[in-house]
Amino acid sequence: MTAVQTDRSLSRTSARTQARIVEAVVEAVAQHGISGTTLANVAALAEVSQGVLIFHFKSKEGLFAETLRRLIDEYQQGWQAALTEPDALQRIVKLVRSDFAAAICNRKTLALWFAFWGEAAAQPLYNAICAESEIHRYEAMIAACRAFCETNKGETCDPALLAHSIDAMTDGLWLQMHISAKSLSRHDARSMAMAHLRLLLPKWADAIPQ
Amino acid sequence: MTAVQTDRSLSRTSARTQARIVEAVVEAVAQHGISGTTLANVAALAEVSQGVLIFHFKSKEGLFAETLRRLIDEYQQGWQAALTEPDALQRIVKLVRSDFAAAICNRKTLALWFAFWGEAAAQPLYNAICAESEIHRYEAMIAACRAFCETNKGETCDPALLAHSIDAMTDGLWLQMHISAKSLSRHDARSMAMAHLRLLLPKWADAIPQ
DNA sequence: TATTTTAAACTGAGCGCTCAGTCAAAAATT
DNA sequence: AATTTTTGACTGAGCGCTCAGTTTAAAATA
Repeated sequence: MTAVQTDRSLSRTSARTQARIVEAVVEAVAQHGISGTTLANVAALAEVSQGVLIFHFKSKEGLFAETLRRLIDEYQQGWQAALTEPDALQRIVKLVRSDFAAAICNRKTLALWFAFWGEAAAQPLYNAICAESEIHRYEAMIAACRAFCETNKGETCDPALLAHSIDAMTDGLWLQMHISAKSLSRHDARSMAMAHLRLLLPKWADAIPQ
Repeated sequence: MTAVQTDRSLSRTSARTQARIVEAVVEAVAQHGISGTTLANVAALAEVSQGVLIFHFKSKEGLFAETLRRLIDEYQQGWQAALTEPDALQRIVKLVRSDFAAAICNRKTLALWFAFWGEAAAQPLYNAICAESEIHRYEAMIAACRAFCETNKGETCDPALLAHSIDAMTDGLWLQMHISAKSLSRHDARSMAMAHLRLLLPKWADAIPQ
């Protein structure tokens, strides 16, 4: 039996099959929603038998949890790349822009995020996984904001308020991209996020890209 | 057979039962999520038999659709009260504040919104119902913004951008209230929405309440 | 007003079906 | 040869929904 967790002894074929299955879950959720996603349609999309899903992930819940973990991992890899930026303001800019990267900010991925958020209120497991990732991301943002505020002592600058406002705007743009009839493109959304940053930090507006 | 639609000839007992059933759906979704909500647990919460659910709403999907329609109706009644305000800026303020009213902005109701949004990507019916309500609301907001921009011709003022930015911030605050570990209260969220408005309209900051 | 008639509202057992998960055997990999 | 991986038929639980029948309430009649 192969463990679901990051297991170093995972063979190459097994890893590939698991990746294919998780990809099938993403597709299934995009097509049918979480409540319409069954082992049968995931197996069909992955072109494997139902048995193999349970063999690799133990249960349907385990399969969903692993899918959520990989979704979060991919998201984290995106924003953590921004942390190498030495300048605090540019680090904030990069953190925000990472939320609108093509790999993160597309129809299928957003559908997955909102599917899990929709269930998270009732499913403590999903809630816990989401909450942990959210904390990490928020701490990175507030650290950047704190560093930024320190670089201009003259100004009144509340890092927590700044971070909250930035994150709220990003989340709101995600929601609009997800549900909006007037389909908001990720480029437009990113522009609005940047415009919001310029409003928050008018003195540094010139240093914030379009 | 009693029709589901707003039927003037709906008897008092029937109306009361239907309301009780819809209330049970809200509770069931909050407790188990959409995918965990069954006719059996809704019937148990409403203290009626399963048969009566189908009698009144035809199908499980019909029951969910009616619940969504009532959710939207209640939301609309909230924000449409703001339209009586003659002053454009104060109308914008009231529209925003209506999103943070206790009846709209509470754990159970937010959970319901996000449950439907999570499924909407895959369920054309929910998507259509949500989209229609969203259009109405957006048009009210952009009309208010347009009226506001006209009252101060000297300034550069883009009503569409203004409306989008305001709605995005509200949506983002809703999302944070729903998923956030650091539970954001609706009063704090409302304060942030007002702060965002003051940023957008610095010249009129004094006219925007805390 | 008291009684009968009719329709609406509701019940709960149960049907057909799909679901998540099992298992013995086969195939592929090491 | 031993182990891992995959198959696919299978199971029992639980699902949405039906329906024959009962109760309640409203309308019609006397």
